[in-house]
Amino acid sequence: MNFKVPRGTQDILPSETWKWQKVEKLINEVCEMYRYKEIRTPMFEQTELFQRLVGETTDVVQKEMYTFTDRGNRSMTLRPEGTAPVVRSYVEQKMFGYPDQPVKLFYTGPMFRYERQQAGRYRQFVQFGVEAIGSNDPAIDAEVIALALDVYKRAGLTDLKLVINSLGDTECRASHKKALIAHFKPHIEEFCSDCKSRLENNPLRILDCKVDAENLLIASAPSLADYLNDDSAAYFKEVLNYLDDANIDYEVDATLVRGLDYYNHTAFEIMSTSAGFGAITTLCGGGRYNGLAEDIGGPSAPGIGFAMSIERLLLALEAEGKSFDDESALDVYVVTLGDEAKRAGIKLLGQLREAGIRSDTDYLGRKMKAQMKSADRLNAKTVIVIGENEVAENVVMLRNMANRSQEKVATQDLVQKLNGILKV
RNA sequence: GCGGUUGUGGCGAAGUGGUUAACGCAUCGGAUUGUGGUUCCGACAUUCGGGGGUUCGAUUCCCCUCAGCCGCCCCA
Repeated sequence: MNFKVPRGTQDILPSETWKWQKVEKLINEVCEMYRYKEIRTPMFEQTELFQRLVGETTDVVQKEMYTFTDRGNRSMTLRPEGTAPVVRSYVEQKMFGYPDQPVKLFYTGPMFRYERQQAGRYRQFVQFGVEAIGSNDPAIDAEVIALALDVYKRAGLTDLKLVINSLGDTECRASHKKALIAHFKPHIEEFCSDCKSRLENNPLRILDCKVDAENLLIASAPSLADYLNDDSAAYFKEVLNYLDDANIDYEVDATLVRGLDYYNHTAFEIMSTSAGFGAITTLCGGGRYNGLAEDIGGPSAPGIGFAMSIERLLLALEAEGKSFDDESALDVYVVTLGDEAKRAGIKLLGQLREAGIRSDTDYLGRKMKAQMKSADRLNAKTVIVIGENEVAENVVMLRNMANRSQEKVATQDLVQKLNGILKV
């Protein structure tokens, strides 16, 4: 019986993990610069949390959740997204009482959605996201967007597009929804089955339907923009002004509708415009979710955030033909000849590591030539050769792999000598 | 959930109804004794995702199944 990784999951191997570490480091640095602090919430939550906050009619809840019953007969779900758990924690831990407001949080970790795999889509994937809760200032919308773009830019991406829209508040969404239903209802037979069921519970998403994208009724549908009340329109304008001030390019797209129910006002996506990226180009999605905390019994705290997939960030880098510098290298490879030398070599290896020198040796009992080959392949900067002669004289042969020169060094001087060479 | 496509050694990849399944890379060993990246020589799949069927005979034909990849819906 052969075991394989579960469908839609992947092993991230050493040849790739170093890139992940780079991204994670970058994320930590950028968040520190914007004063967002890391929060770590459980990987699963009560199923109801997602049903209530993400929304019963969303694809995520209807067909993508990994839900299971635990031994206490409770329904639990592997988190499909990060905002609901963070808001749950915000309310449960009473963060609204923290002296520093708004509360600015970020997270990085695996999310789970039961989907068929394809390019850039996984059942387990890693999201980095931020949430700023407790402020209704359009400037913080712009800050959150700037942070996301900052991460991409520092990672080296250039082929990016920011798409933004306003979904308005509850009032305008309700009147717009009414108008949409009135608009589509007489002709709903022309639409796909998904859209038929969307008509009553979430007509907004008909606008986003790819199947019916060519239908003229979509183009002529009442635009959300026309239903924004004065407050919402003014808020959106302010957000755009702040983006302008920050020299951030954007494209207002009145059809941009996020897939989760909790969004209102600002909604945005960052997409890759790089050719050959595959069908899925959204790198990052986010928006404002005023009222979400209130929905689960907290105070009425406004919030905004985004989530981006690390997998897609790395895919985008690849699509743009860019990559990080791999700085991993071995300082010393210890080559030994014979049993006595091996014992001395292992002992020396311990001393080198204690001194903070990255070092390794052969554990396959191979011949010298093969050991040298390993050293070469591992990109070792230097090689230390220990044979009978060296053991007898209490010295080692220190070889510089770059210029192929070598010299005898007394064992007790080795660390100091190496430190001198390796600093260069 | 639906559609397309693929499945041969560690990786890439050819191949045919018939006794020994190309080749390339990688790996390992060797080319006189303790020294790398080049070169040369040698080794390395009782086996062609799994199961069943047709056949004297199947990796090649048929059926089922599993898995990967890609696309649709939707998203990160």
